[in-house]
Amino acid sequence: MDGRIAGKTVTAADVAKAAGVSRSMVSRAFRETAYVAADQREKILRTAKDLGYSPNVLAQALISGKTPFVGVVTSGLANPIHAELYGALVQEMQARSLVPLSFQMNSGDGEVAGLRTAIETIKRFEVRQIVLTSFAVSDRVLDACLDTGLRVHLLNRADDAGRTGAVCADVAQGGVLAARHVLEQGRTRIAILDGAPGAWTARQRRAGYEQGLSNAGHSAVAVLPGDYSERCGFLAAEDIARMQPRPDAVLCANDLSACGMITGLHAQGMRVPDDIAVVGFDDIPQAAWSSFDLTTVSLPVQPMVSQLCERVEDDAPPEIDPVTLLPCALKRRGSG
Amino acid sequence: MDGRIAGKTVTAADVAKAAGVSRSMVSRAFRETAYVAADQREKILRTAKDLGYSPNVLAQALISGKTPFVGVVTSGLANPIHAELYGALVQEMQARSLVPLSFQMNSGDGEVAGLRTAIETIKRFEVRQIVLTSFAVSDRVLDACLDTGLRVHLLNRADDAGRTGAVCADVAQGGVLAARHVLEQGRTRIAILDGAPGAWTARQRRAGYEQGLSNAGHSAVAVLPGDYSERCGFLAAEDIARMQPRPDAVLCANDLSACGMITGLHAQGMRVPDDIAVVGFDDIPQAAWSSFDLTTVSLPVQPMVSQLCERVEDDAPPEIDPVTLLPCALKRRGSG
DNA sequence: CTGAAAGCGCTTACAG
DNA sequence: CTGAAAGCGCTTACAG
Repeated sequence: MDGRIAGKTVTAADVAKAAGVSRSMVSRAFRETAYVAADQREKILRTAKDLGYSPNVLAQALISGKTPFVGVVTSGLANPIHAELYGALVQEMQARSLVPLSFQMNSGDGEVAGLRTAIETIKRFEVRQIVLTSFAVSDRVLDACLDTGLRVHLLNRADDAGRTGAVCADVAQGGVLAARHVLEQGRTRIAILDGAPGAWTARQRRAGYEQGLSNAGHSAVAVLPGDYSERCGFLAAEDIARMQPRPDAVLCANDLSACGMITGLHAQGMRVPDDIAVVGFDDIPQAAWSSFDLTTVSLPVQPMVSQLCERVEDDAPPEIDPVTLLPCALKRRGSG
Repeated sequence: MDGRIAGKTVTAADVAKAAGVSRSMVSRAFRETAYVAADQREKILRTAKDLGYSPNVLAQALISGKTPFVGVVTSGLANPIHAELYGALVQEMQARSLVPLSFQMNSGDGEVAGLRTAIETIKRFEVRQIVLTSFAVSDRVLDACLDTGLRVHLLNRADDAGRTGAVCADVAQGGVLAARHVLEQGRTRIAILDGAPGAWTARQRRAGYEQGLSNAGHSAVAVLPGDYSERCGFLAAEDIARMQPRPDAVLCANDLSACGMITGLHAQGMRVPDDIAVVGFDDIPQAAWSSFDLTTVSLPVQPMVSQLCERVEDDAPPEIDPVTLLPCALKRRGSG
């Protein structure tokens, strides 16, 4: 029952002997499609179970040339949305018998060195596909992954140069939703707090906000620079408070900065949502905290990860993977 | 340079041919300890590099019986401290050429089923060690891991029955620090907000708080039930506000519940820290947010993960792994 | 110090 | 439908 016979791992040969068949038969019994007499298969599978046998994946991969491994490189798990996406991805892979080889690429000093060893490792494991998630994985990392010649998938971001496939939340569409929402509340002086410079998601979100505004003949009274951090939101609130006339709504690039914005606005003596509406993006757990009660745009996390795994599992992938955009939804809470 | 020759992977045989030596020599050149003439090794390594060769880990593992794989099972990455610990662990392993096989065990419906497939997978990869992290991984999961007969390490929690080794933050000591801190501020009516029922960390933290109080001849005016969530802290604040006389300090089981506590206290019209001090535990990123500015106890994350990896790498492990406790530190901020 | 040979555990044409 | 045989890419005694 425990996969061992006298201290050593039980192999297909052990099962074969016990079941009175050849090793080939054991191998076939485990492949659904292989021709094996039904009763034989049953007997083999049963004795395999009794002996606690399961095929050695390493040997399997070596001989068949197929690996279950998928490289997953992420960064900044400290950002709740990254953690959520990553966790959902790992869980989905697990359910599909895909095996994630995880790499944390926290940008900064060690990034390049870490990247080298990561790619080295990936190569040595015969990995054939890599998924990059989180906007914080730098373009340098993307370039390096593309250079490997492996199939690279992007999750929740796309490549501006269109060099590789991606499955993303349609954040531009989500931005339109948010903008329309504050407009419907009768807000008229709407500011935007931008996300991390250079990030695809940041550009798209901002574009969505602006589109939503212009659809109704409006435009932003200001676009404040930001970087997706709580801190930048807190600081930007001072700018908001100084503006004349004051904005009556702020569309923030993400929830983290929206949380900071709310705190900062309170510090400036402004009331949310009475004086000003605040909308975030991502729907992280903190958005639901009573201190923020943040209206936000949620990402289709589950659809994204299953769509991505779908691609990874596809045996006949297209020459070049497309960029798929999945719809976001508005999550109304108390902040606006 | 790209690890492929005419579309296929380059093997040791290719390098051997190119360098004019036998395959054995190529293999030896990559093992530091093996006898190889210095100039030979250099030549081999150089041509390997030119050809983009690196040993196939799968084959290596198969023949040598050593796997670089370490099972890592975690749960609830939505809890920032879990995400941090997990990220640090993965990063540390990466640096040490250990390969984490990650499993997300979100408790609930699928836990048992997920557990089965996880263990099945682990077995099939010839994994020999498992590290369990996060208090939220249930005892049922621990039992199942122990049943495999593999070496199981606990990170940031211990087993009450002492069945397996662990490396943890000394949260009891951290609790003492926190209690002493509020006492030094002259606080006298100190309440405790408890953590998740049954969790080792929760028990230890509470014990530390109580110890710290009793060291100075004090004791808690109340121990409120909690579950480590932001919500429970928010709710507990109502109880605090109703108490007569009101407590002037609350020692919370973790930062999440401390954040909720602060929000709840404000909602009750109490001022922090003027009316009441609030102390958390974990030092998650949110603790530093200006809305909370939470005084807390930080975990020795880096020492913990490197100590753990040390154990994993140890070729001559003790019969039974010890429980190592690493010291926590008080992080003073504005909440008390 | 170096090469030929055996073997890790498995899959997959190849003949029956 | 089934077995014998070759081979995936590597390491490691075993003889030189």
